[in-house]
Amino acid sequence: MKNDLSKYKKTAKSVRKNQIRINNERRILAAAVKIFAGYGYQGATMRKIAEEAGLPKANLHYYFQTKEQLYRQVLDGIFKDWLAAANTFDECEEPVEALRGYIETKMDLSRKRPLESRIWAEEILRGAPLIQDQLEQTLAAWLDTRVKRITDWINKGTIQAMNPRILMYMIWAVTQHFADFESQIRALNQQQNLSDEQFAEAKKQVVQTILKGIGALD
Amino acid sequence: MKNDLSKYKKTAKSVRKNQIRINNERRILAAAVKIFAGYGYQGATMRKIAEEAGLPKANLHYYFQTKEQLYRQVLDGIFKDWLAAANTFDECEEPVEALRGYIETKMDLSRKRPLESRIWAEEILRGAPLIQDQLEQTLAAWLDTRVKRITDWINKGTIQAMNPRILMYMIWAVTQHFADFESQIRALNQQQNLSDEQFAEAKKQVVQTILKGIGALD
DNA sequence: ATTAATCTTGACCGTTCGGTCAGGTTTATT
DNA sequence: AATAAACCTGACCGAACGGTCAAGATTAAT
Repeated sequence: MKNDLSKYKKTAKSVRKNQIRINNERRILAAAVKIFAGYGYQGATMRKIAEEAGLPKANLHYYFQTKEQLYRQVLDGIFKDWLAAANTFDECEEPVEALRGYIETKMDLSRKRPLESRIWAEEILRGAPLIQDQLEQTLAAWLDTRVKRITDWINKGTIQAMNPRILMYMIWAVTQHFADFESQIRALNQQQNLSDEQFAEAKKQVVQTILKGIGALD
Repeated sequence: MKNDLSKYKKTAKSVRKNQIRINNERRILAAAVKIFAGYGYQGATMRKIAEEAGLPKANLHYYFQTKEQLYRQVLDGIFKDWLAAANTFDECEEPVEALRGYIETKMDLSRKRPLESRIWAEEILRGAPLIQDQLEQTLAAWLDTRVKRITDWINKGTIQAMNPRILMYMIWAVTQHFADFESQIRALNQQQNLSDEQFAEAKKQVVQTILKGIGALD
């Protein structure tokens, strides 16, 4: 019952009290993202995460009972970003606008939060043992919605006939590659991470290639 | 000195003797591929690999001194396949032919040997701690050669202007995605792996989108 | 037939892992 | 001021890890 949060709802003061908990949980989660991304789930240790967070190991177990529970919370946060990236896609009427916005958003996410992308990738790589349900339900439903929109465009003749799912897989693959395979790209770029200019060029070329590839441009 | 192979060169009979060694090393390497792909480097244990190979754990250490050494040999095998996949690329004169051949070969590799692709992906994900040198030297040189060929096509006007490196990154990303993210694709495909027909469709669409996307078709 | 090299393996070792817990400290409530 | 709730942490635990080793079994060389 140590971590039962219901007790905090009793008084107004308890809201402020919560700050200790909220603050520490944030520190631990931030450290966990770094360590899980750098070492993988198995390679990450509670000791390393504790060091990164600047807290004793036992303190981590006070806020997160187990390593797996901590990892699950990290994954949950990533999953929300994943889904939220589709906002532009949903808000735009035309395929060029919608797809360009989505691809660019996903590219920006890979640039700004590569660690989260790598954690996601590793989880999928291992067979998605902890998030299979979310994939089969939430993500599958999410994808269905977007597939229907693309199908509409195809039926209207705005873009050429194709399998919308495969298009989405291609977009995910390419955009996340710049985060997940960053170390490979760096090794092939004179041991330098892509500069802002190089990344902007990549973003542009990715958008151009995919949009043109599905007959939405030219 | 246990694993010094030089002694086998003395006689003709020793060649046959080698069969025990060759056979066992193959069994262990095959088991290692399965376990490393399924659990990652850290998650894989010598005990699991031994079970998969049907040998006592101590026997593994007789043929491969350490877990890391076994892992390195697995990676070496994958790296060779990686490079060999470019044969069609090199043998074809025209960009459509060359790129289609390369993309299809990489897609087939993802289909037939997804485990190897996942091991590679995890190694890159972790920052390529063991193969950084190979990436910076062998793979960088390999890429330079292909970049030059693509640049020639661009200069001749056969395909539109672009950054050839980013094109290669896109090809790698998309083709390997079908192996690395297999569990995600399965979850989005009614919990079924892509059928041969579905995969053939994906292969076709990937080729079509990329070739058209760079202005090599239509 | 004898010897030497190679192969095999159960038992064992030190280390590190995730996780626990008792008891102290700080913060909030009355 | 007193009490209770929440927070903190060094020390500890059993399990599992990679790796070792001595001693026996098998195979090859003479």
